[in-house]
Formats: sequence, structure tokens, C-alpha cells
Amino acid sequence: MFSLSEENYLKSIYHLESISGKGTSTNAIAKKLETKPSSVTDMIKKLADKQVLVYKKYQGVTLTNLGKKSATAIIRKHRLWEVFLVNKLNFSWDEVHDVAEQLEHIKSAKLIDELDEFLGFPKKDPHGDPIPDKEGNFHKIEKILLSSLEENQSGICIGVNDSSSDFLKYLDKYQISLGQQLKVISKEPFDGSLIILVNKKEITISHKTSNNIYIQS
Amino acid sequence: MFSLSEENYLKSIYHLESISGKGTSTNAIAKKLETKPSSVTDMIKKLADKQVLVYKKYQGVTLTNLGKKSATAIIRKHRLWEVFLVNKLNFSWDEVHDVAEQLEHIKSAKLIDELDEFLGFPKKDPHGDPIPDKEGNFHKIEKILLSSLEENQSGICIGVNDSSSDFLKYLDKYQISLGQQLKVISKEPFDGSLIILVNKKEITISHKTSNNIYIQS
DNA sequence: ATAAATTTTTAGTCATGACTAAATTATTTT
DNA sequence: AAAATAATTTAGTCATGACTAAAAATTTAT
Repeated sequence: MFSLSEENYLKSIYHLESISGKGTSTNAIAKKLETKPSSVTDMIKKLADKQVLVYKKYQGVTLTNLGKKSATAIIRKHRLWEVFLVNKLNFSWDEVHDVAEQLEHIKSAKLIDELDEFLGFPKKDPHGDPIPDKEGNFHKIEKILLSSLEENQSGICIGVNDSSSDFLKYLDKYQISLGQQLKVISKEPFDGSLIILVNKKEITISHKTSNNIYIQS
Repeated sequence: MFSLSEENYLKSIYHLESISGKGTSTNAIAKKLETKPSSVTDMIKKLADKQVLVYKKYQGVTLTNLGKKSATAIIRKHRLWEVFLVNKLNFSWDEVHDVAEQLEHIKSAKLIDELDEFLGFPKKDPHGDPIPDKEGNFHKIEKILLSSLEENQSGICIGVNDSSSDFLKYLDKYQISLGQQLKVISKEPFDGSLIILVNKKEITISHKTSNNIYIQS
């Protein structure tokens, strides 16, 4: 059984590993968790003792299979709760994150499996991310960044890379939501900003924004 | 904002105060929370600083209005989650307590108010206990103990005083549930045990059992 | 290849919320 | 009312998970 802190470390390390494909440095973990590297070193030792990761001094960490399974179990809980909040309790996609961060730590196998069934075994959360099944399996969603589209290309928004409330509210304002068709009208070489067509309206978005929106590939 | 520990203290002190009607001793709190009196003294001081109770050395504590309001808010959450688990997720009444103990600490006003609405603003939890509304108001349910009935009297089960899994499973075995008609056939003066009629069957129950079942008064 | 810069670890500290053992106060008993 | 008993508090300690400052190892730059 893991403490709240341990679970948050596991989740962060898992995310960092999926992005980089490599082992994860102390500094990267500290940045992600908004804590200090020295605190990370302390916790890493505890997690290594618990067999969820392999740690070599000055070399960063790599999750073991047990670590990956533990992490996906937490992610499964997080995403199922997000679906619950949006589909059943009238939350919007920018309101769910903080609450799901709390709910993901509730310990009860029956609870989460019943919730899964109650929601109809959803495959994706409100931000387009896949929900691992009971065994921790899920299919990676094939996706590309909106920023990688060329002029005159279009695609459908299937996910976001940033689930912060500010970003999602911004998307709402311009009617960018999952399933929404987006067409690149023009691309500014200087700063990578895009003019895109959404719902028959042209809007300008920054490279930072287009770099956080996923398109069906 | 209260920590998990602080919330558990508040809840326990509230329950002890409702039973006795008086202030609450350090020892009583320690027993209820299965902790040591010295630990209680430490926490009591913190809670007094936070204005949720009045503490006089060697005299026990009394909740302030703020303390009562905070406690009922937690109880509201606990009971609403119990309703959710039983009505939506196929939990039985003996399975909900431990999970609700965790869920009651989730912090989100929107979550609990939406949940309340989603459940149809229930007035009682699966054990017959009243659910406080948003403002913390609830009506005490008029009830008497099954043990106080005389021979040949009958009544309807409307609640239990012990929500432990063992007790509730025992009740299930003899088909004693909320709304069930119970008739006292005979009463043993020696040990207070009862023979009662449940669903046309006669069963014998101990005084301890009949003392934990509430009947509509 | 050595110096500089960066990353990581160690050593020591702090807050929280628990504990034990001893001291103190309150309550009962005689 | 004094002695015995019970309840409560204090003082000091411990584990968890964070922190700072300093030391050590690694990486980058010259």
C-alpha cells in the first residue's frame, strides 16, 4: 500500500517516463512535483526499497513492472473519476482536475470497478486520454500535434496536452472541444502562430497553444 | 481548512456530544478514535486555536458553532457518499463505511452539492441516519430502541446504532433491514434477549443486538 | 584534460500527528 | 479530610515528508 505522497511520485515518474522513453532524473521529478531535488532523493530511496523503481545514485530512476502497474492503477482511477464528474455531475472539463487528484487516492478495488461499470466502461477521459482497464492495459491513441499540420490541412481535435483550467477555459472560449474540426488557414514562420478555422470562424492561436492540442492522425 | 486528522476529531467529538448532550472528555475522545489521551490533548489545543471548540484544562471540550457546522459538513459528505455507493454502485449497507470514511475528506463544494442533486436530495443514508442539507440542518429522527419494546408490541426498523460490517451482515442473515416489520414475541428477563418475528420467522436476538436497532416511535 | 557549471546527494532541521513515561489535577473512597 | 484512584497534561521521542546549506559526482565547456 502506498501513501498519498508515494502515489503522486509514482504517477509523475510514470508520466515523465512515457514522454521521454528513458529513465527519469531527480531534477525532472522535482520540477514536475514542484518540490526540491533533495526531497526527491529521499522519496526515491523509499520507493526503491518498495521495489517500484530501480535507483542508481546520480543516474536517475526507472520504474519496475510493479511500479508501472501501480502507476497505471492510479491513472485509471483519476480518469474514471473525471468521466464521472463530467458525465454525471455536470462538471466541465476544466473543473475536474483538482477534484480527480483527490479522488484518485481513494483505496477500494470494488469502488473503482463498480464505478467503471456504472459509467459504461469508458475508453477515454474528458480530455481524450485513454483509460487503462482493470489489468492496466490501454491502447495508445494515435495522435499528432496541431502545430505539426501544414497550411490548408485540417483534422479533428482528439485530446489536449495541458489539462490546466486556464488552458481549457481558453479553448472553451474559442469553441475548441473534443471532436471539433480544425483547419489551418495559415502559419506564421516567425513565431509559429496559426490562423485556424473553428466553427466557420477564423481565430489566431500561438504556437504554445497549437502545441498542446492533439489531432487525429 | 482542516487536515484529515482534524476532521476525524471534529466528527468524533460531534458524535460524542450528540449522545451525551454535554462537553466531551479527553478519555472519551481517545477511546472513540482509538488513540491515546495524550495525543488527544495535543490535537485539542490545535482545534481550540482554530476556534472550533472551547477547551479548559482538565475540563474537556465543547464544540463552538463553527465546530458544529464543520462537523455536520463532514457528516453530510459521509452520508451522501454512502447513498451513492448503495444506490448507484451496488454496495450493500455493510460495505460502505470504510470507503465513505475516505470519501468524506474530499474537498470540493461543487462536488458534494452536485452529488446531492444527482442522488435526488436524499434525506437518509443507508443506515437510516439523516443527511444534513447544505446549511447543516437536518431533522432528528424520532426513534426508540428495539430493546425498549414490550412483549407483543411491534414496529418498523428505521435505523441502526452500529454500522460495523459484522453487525450489518448479521442483520442481513436474519433479513432485518430498514423498513422491515419486527414483532416482539417474548422477552427474557434474565439477560434481556428477545424472540422476535421477522418475515414470519421467529428468531432469538441478544440484548446487545436489540439495543442497536432503532424502531419508529 | 582540466576547469566551470550543473546535477545530485548528504547532513541536519522542521512541522504534523502520533507515542511513552512521568507529573499533575480531579474525583472517589474510606 | 486525607488517601487512593482515575483522568489529564507535560516533556520528550519517533516516523513521515518536506526543507536548506554544503559536499560530492557528473557533465559541459574551454
